[in-house]
Amino acid sequence: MTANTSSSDRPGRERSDTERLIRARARGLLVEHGEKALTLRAIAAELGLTAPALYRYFPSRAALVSAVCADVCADLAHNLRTLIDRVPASDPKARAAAAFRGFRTWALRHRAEFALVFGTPDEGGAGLRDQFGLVLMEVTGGMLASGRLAAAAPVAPAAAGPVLESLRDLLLSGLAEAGVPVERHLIRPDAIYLLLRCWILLYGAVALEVFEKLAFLATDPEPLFDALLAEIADLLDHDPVAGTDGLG
Amino acid sequence: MTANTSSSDRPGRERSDTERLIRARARGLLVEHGEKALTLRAIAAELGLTAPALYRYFPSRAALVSAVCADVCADLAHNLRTLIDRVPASDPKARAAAAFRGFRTWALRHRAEFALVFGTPDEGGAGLRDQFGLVLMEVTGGMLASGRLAAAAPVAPAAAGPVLESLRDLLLSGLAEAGVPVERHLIRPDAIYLLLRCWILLYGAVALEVFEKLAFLATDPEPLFDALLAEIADLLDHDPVAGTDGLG
DNA sequence: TACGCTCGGTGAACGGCGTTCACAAGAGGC
DNA sequence: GCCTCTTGTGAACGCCGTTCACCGAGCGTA
Repeated sequence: MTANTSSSDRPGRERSDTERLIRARARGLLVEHGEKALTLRAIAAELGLTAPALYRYFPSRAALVSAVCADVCADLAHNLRTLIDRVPASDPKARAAAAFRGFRTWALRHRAEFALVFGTPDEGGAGLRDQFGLVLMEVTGGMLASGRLAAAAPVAPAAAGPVLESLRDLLLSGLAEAGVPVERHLIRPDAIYLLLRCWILLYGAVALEVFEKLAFLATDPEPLFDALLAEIADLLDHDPVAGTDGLG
Repeated sequence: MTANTSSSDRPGRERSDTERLIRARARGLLVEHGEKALTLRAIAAELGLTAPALYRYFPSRAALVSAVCADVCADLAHNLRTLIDRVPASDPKARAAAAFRGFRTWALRHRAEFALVFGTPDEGGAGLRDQFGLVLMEVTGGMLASGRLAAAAPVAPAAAGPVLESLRDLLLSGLAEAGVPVERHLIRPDAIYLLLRCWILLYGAVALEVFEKLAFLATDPEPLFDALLAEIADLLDHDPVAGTDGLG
């Protein structure tokens, strides 16, 4: 076929490069001037192009935004992973705390990106490997695998069994993809539930803060966040429970 | 001074009526066709008007949307309050459970409204009495006052003191406004922390579900929510602690 | 009664948005 | 040298929020 990349042998070079460039410039615009500045004309101008040219790479603005979301998400996951790796694997509790605190810090420093990724239903049709799932899997999965996080769920969640099984399968396949195969039984549903619950609490606190829904408190919510973190750390402090009550 | 309402004696009649009508129709549009259908022209057409007429009532679209948010919020609070009042005041644990479950049900049935109110920073400048604060105060405050919720915080949050003090003052003044004066010492910081924490967890779970960020689980997240609720109920089940460790 | 003021509403217009479309270069393959 | 496919363009469409000049109706007052 034509210039480069495209069909058969060479798996896409210059084309995917400009596509990446588009996403990068779009993200820069998002960071610098907020979501409303994320217009096709502005993005195109950033690259010396005109708006219709972008349609050669993305079928719609929503798809482009969705791709940017994926980039942001990957970046966040990478960010958290390096934060975790900076803490010795022998201290999984400290690792979890680093991840959780890092999540808040990142969110407060990247409000526009956070709002775009975590504050709206995705319209671009990225589908399964979506945002929270990605971050959760990459970070939590790595944590579970490397640290073998000792965790006792405060409540044995018998009813939530299928959800946890599903999440375990996702984590296992994700870890396998990343070249870190883990024995199935090493990831206990209790631990999965505990971490998922921690992430939900964390997300709630951070989202409320970023969306300024805690402004009515009229005080710095950081101490509140610290208290939550301390509580989580306390939960993660327990020794692993031997029994596998109800979930295999 | 023209037709009706306006300045001195009669405190606004027909004018505020049409303003209310605008908000109501706007909300209907939001519910039926989503946020992107919330355009000035569409809202005006709904009332047999043209777009510029709306500027006689709201200085901008953002202000109108903000007003709609306030309406939604008030409606949610009222909704939850009736749910609570349906449960006997002698069982505050069941009341809390009803409120929490009702919040999720409402959010899933009013996704567009939820996303608008809880998924974006408010741009209309409503300011202090904003969304989460309103709902939290109206429902939690009423619960604390009527049920005298017995609660033991799992961690005594010494560091979060000022936040809780601030929230307590807000609750007290809110209750006083509502004609339910409560003795200050009846609302213990422990209980406030516990309830705030429950709301944060709840918000996290519901927001993630509404924003479809749990879709990667590929299973119904309701059991997970139930597990969280059971855990919360367990926390609320403890008897009140006598000590007032570190917080007034 | 007639003036004048203000309020609530209009139509036209502006710039900007996402999106579509016909069309023009340019790069290989034959 | 063509033929084709890719990548980009400019013009246009319809819709958006917003502004502006204008206009009739209703009222207080002279």
